[in-house]
Order: sequence, then structure tokens, then C-alpha cells
Amino acid sequence: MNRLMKPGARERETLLNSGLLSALGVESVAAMMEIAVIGNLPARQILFREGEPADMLHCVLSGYVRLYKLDPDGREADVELYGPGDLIGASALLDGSRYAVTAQAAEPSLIARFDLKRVREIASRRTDLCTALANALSAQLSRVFASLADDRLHTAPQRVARYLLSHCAPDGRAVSFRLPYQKSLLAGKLGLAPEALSRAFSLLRNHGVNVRGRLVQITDPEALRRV
Amino acid sequence: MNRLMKPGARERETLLNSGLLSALGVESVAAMMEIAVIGNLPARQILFREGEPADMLHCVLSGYVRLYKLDPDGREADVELYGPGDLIGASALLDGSRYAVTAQAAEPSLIARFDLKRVREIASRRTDLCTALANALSAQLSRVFASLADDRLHTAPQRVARYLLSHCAPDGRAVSFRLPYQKSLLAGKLGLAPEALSRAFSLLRNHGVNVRGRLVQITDPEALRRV
DNA sequence: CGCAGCATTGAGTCTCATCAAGCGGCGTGG
DNA sequence: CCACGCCGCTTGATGAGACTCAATGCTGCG
Repeated sequence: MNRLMKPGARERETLLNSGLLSALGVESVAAMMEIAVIGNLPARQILFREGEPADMLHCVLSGYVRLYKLDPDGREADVELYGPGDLIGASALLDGSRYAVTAQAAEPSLIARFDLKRVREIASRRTDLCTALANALSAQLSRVFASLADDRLHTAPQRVARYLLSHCAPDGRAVSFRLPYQKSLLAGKLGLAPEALSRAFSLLRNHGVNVRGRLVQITDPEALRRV
Repeated sequence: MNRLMKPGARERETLLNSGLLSALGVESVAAMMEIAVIGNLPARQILFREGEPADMLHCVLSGYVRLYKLDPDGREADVELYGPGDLIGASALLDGSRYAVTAQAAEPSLIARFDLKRVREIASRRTDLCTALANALSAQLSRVFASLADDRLHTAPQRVARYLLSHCAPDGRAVSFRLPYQKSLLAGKLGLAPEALSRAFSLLRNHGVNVRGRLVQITDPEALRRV
């Protein structure tokens, strides 16, 4: 962690809009702001490792944080990718008090850290924080269920198509946008090797998808939906 | 649902030991008991379907409940398997108020149902219930992370070996036990076709595993660990 | 301008799903 | 008591998909 500091005006702003704090009453927000510590992470910095005692709750303010598990042989499998506003480490709220996964900054990132003991203590007094935590967890659980089913049901091009569609407006109009992160990260998030993602993109060229660098053009969302 | 009823003595006993209620104070337990409804499910009965508005929280008392997602073509992918004491539908606590998955009794089962609105209402007053929910969710999240990573990192025989080892004492002694459910269920839980599970078992015969019906003998846990 | 890292492409291999057929136990009904 | 049929499991053959390894292209940055 390069710099540790109390949240400034900009960080407070971002935190207020985050998934966790946005639903809280003013007093709980104040209590959480009180214990928040802002940290600036260089790319590839590890936040915590699988198996370590969990002592902090994290919230991404900017950048992306990758959660993965390690094989005995050192291979990695991404299980989740958190962006601005997302809460990290909630899976460790109680579960044995150990982190179940490793967290690593995927790019230079700004995060807020909360001492877990003090969060628990505040949550035991203020139900709005407690329900906000439960809600964040339940949303994350739904997401992971979706990932798992997606993995088991769909091929690589289908998963990529679904990802692209999830970033489109539901109307059938053509769109173009920038991928929010590196392709290798996206590959990991989708459970693919980078090569497989590349091949999927090139296959999807026949279905109305153009990719140049991080720029994606989708000329025919309907065709994509049929893949 | 065949029979709906208030919990009797036996059901109360089981509920008290369940993951959710075991951590609560007496008053919260009483409040939850008050709204609990016991239901007896025949095998294959659907508890709820993906996309339906979520109005109930469920807790397995006996039997097993399978959670899965459906493909447009009708193929199914299991995402979780809940046994006695497990909480179902917590993923819908708030998340859009819709069930993210379909739940089906895998065998004749006894479950407790709680009206979700009333659970939320109790939770907003009693933090012990709220934190118990959050804890249940966080444990489930960890489990699903583990499944997802396991899927992506390990082959079918390795996943089966890990499953078997998780049912052994950590000491290296030989053990034998009964599978708690059908093999086809286990296959789904591990993300495998039933044929793949069968082949995995036959491959593991060379590594100290004997299977006859639901009976599993593990003669050499160490060898299994090396698979 | 050159380098380092990411991305693409190709070839080969492995794993697993799928389809199809055969086996075995178990319950029902004759 | 036996015959039949159902269901779950096993086994075999096949094919598609995706990972690995390796070589090359591209890009952005110093």
C-alpha cells in the first residue's frame, strides 16, 4: 500500500455512491466514514491472500480488483472481478475469519479499507449497515451462481456474446463501447484462457462484432443474441 | 406441497440446530418459530422457479434440494445442493426480489418456509438475525467460489477425489462411508455428466477407491490426495 | 527507436459431453 | 415365485471445445 490516508472530499463522494454506503442512513455513513482508510494500490499489488486471517473489508473506489484461487501447482482461477463501488471480502464476514480467495489489484486502484472488527461492531448496533451487507452478499451470490451456470452451459463464444450483450442497451440498436479492462482480465473473468477469448472474438466477427484494441462495435445485437 | 403445518417438536428440534437459527438469541428464535411453516415435499417437487418474485425463505430440515439454472434449450446446470440445516433462497434477500435460480427437491424432503417480508421485518429489529443471515450468505459465497475455482482448475477425477477427501477425517486412515445422495446428483453438484462421474470412479479404483452402489471405501487417502 | 507486454494465430492434445447400447437391482403384477 | 419393466448406473465410441505450447504481430511507453 503506497499511501494511507483519511478519505478526502473526492473519496467521500465515491464512497457515498458505492453499493455499500448508498443504502445507509446518515449516522451509519458517518460511522463508516470514521473508520475508513483510503489506500492507493499499484497494479498487481496483493490485498490479501487466501487463507490469511481476515481483518479488513475493502471497497473499490477506482480501478479493478481480481479475486482468484490458487492450485497447488500455482495455476490461478479467477472467481470474481470487482470494479468501482463493489465490496470485497464480504465472503469473509464470518466464514472462519479467513479469506477464501486471494485479491489482487488488476490495475492501479484506489480502495477504501474498513477494520472488520469495527464493522461488525457497528453492524451489531445499526441494522441498516447489517442489511446493506446482507444485500451486497446476496447480490454477489446471485452473480456467482450466474457465472457458474454460464460456465457449465455455454461455449466460449456464447459466454463472450452474453458478456457483450450485458453491456448493451436492451433495444436492438447498434452500439460501440470500450472494454473497461484488459482482455486478459476479461478472459479470466469468463473462465477462459486469453487465446480462447481471442478466438471467440474472431468468430464473432461473423455475427456483427468488431473489435479493435479495447474498442468494441456491435452492429447487430440480434444476431449476437442468436449465437 | 403436500402438507402445510406448524412446526412440531421434532421439526423445532431440527430447526434449532440449523445453520440459521443456531446462532440466534431466544427471542429471535421464538419470532422465527412463530412464522415458520413446515412443508413436506415429494421428490422432484419444485420449490420456486428462476425469475419468479421471491416471497419465501426456505430451510432444509431433511432431504436435499437442488438449485439449478436453465438454458433456453432446456439444459440444466446445477449450482448448489443444499442438505439438512442449509438455508435456501438467501440469494434473493434483496437482489431484485426475484429468485436467481430454480429449486427442486432431489428426494422426499422436509423444509421450513418463512415469509420473506416478515423475515426482513424481524431482521430490521433484531441484529442477531440479520448477522446470522449475513453469515449464512458469506459461507455460501465461499462455497460457490470454491466450486467455481474447482471447476476451472481440476479435471473430473480430481474433483471427485477432492469431494471424497472432504468426507474423510484428515488423518490418513482408510475409511468407508455412504454417499448421502444419488450419484447423478453428485455428478450435477460437481458439474459433470453422470457418465463422467462413473468413469472418474472407475479410474480412481487404481488409486485406492472402491465403490459399490452408494458405498465408498477409501483404502489409501494419501494416494487419493496425489491424484 | 527499441523494448516489453499483450494479443493473435496455428498445431497438437486432452478432457469431457453426447449418443447409444447393455447391465443390474427393485418393485409390480401376473 | 417368476417375468417384466422401469430406472439408475456403467461402458464404449465419437466429436466438439478449449487448454497448452510456440511463434509472430501489435501497441504503448520509455
